[in-house]
Amino acid sequence: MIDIKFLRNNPDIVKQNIKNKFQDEKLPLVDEVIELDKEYRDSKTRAEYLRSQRNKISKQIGAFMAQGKKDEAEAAKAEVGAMAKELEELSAKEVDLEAKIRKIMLVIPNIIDPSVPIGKDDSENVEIEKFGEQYIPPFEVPYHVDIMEKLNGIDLDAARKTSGNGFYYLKGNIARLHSAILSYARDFMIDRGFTYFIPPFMIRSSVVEGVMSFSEMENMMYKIEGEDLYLIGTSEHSMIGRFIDTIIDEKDLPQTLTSYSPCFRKEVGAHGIEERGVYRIHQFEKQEMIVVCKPEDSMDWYNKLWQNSVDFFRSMDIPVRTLECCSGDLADLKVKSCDVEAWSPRQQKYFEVGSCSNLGDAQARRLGIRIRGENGNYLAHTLNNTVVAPPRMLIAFLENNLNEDGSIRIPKALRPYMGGNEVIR
RNA sequence: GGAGAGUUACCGAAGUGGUCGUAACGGGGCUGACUCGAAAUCAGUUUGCCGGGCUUUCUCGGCACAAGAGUUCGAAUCUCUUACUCUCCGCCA
Repeated sequence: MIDIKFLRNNPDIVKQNIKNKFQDEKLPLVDEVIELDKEYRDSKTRAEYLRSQRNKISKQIGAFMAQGKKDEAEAAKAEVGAMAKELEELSAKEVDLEAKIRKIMLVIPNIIDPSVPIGKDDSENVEIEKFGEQYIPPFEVPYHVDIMEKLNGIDLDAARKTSGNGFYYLKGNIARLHSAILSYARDFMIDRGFTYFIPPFMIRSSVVEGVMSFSEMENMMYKIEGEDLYLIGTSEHSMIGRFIDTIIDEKDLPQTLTSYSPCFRKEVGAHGIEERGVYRIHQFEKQEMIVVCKPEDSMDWYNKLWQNSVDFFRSMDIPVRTLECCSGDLADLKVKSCDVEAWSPRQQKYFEVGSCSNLGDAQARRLGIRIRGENGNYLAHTLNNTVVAPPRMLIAFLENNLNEDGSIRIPKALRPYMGGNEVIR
């Protein structure tokens, strides 16, 4: 959500930005919202004038009543009554226009960073940098479910029976590995100065509406029947939700938080859950990072955040690359974003394991997240990034650490969380 | 889940239809005085959002007393809905 004052003063920049994102159908909205904004401010000015008159006269009525001047009081009441109808109409108009303006402002995309490559969709995303050799073992790498089954580590049949497609039972060492990775990720981020959080796993509709668009909500969120609660799709929802309508002291910034949560997603829409395995599922767990900082610091934090993910994967010998989202693939709220992708020796390509985003002040404007500064209050910048999200991440882990006999090497960093074992078989 | 009490500024808290919203009173913070310095004391100051004018700190107005709706010329105050907090009871890892 961008500042309407900015849009008012720079309609051409906003339009060019829409073109850069290949959303030309939204171009007319810019002039439309300028028109509505003008109308809104005009009727607001008039309504506020009427209110100030009413307040003044009402005070006089009080004074008349106190002095027992009944006739004067009645005359003043009639005066207010005369403007009541116009004020009522203007108030309704104000509310209506405000809602219309907000609705449009919510779909006008955030101004992207000049460094963002221009492109139509995800096929035009740009590789930034590779980290680690693209490892190809001298034997065939089985499908990840087969690797897990051979280690007696997964039961998808039972999960389909109890819960349906898109769920899993992890067992034995694979389940332990799953927990070990999350525990390691937690400590990894704590060591880098982040504060560990376990947030609510359900949030109210008012928070859901704040943190995502209606279509995202329809496609992602599970609703609890008979309650005003939704299962979170990522801990970012509850972590950013806690800052709604708050003012943070400048001295308390930056807020660098790392949160654990299970994530629940309907995965309705383009992809759906067709694939066998644990790549796209209704339930997974994730260690996340959230940063709330001053505007001038957000690009530095953006670079630190994706670097954290890269370092984390490299510490487990998994080759990764960073892939920058092009303008057309960038969500409307984001200024800049990149995916961290892990190397799959089986498919001999990279696949997404995390996503790092700088939302600028757009999320903060939408949610009222402000900073108390020496010269007044201003909007914060917000960022988020994945540390790790198993079980999808296990695909990369197992494929890259597989031995020919089907056993799995445990990288040094993870051994303390795996009972000291160097290998699982 | 049942019964009762509550939600006002940075904190505590007064206000129960008008001259009571920067909002009594107490505390905290900040500024200044006293002091070699500190403490104590004294004085001043301390909400946020929106719109207009002026555009460097300026100024006028509107809105906000948990959130939303209603009654009224006028609502912190009366009515309804929702959320949360506390006390007691019940249930529970």
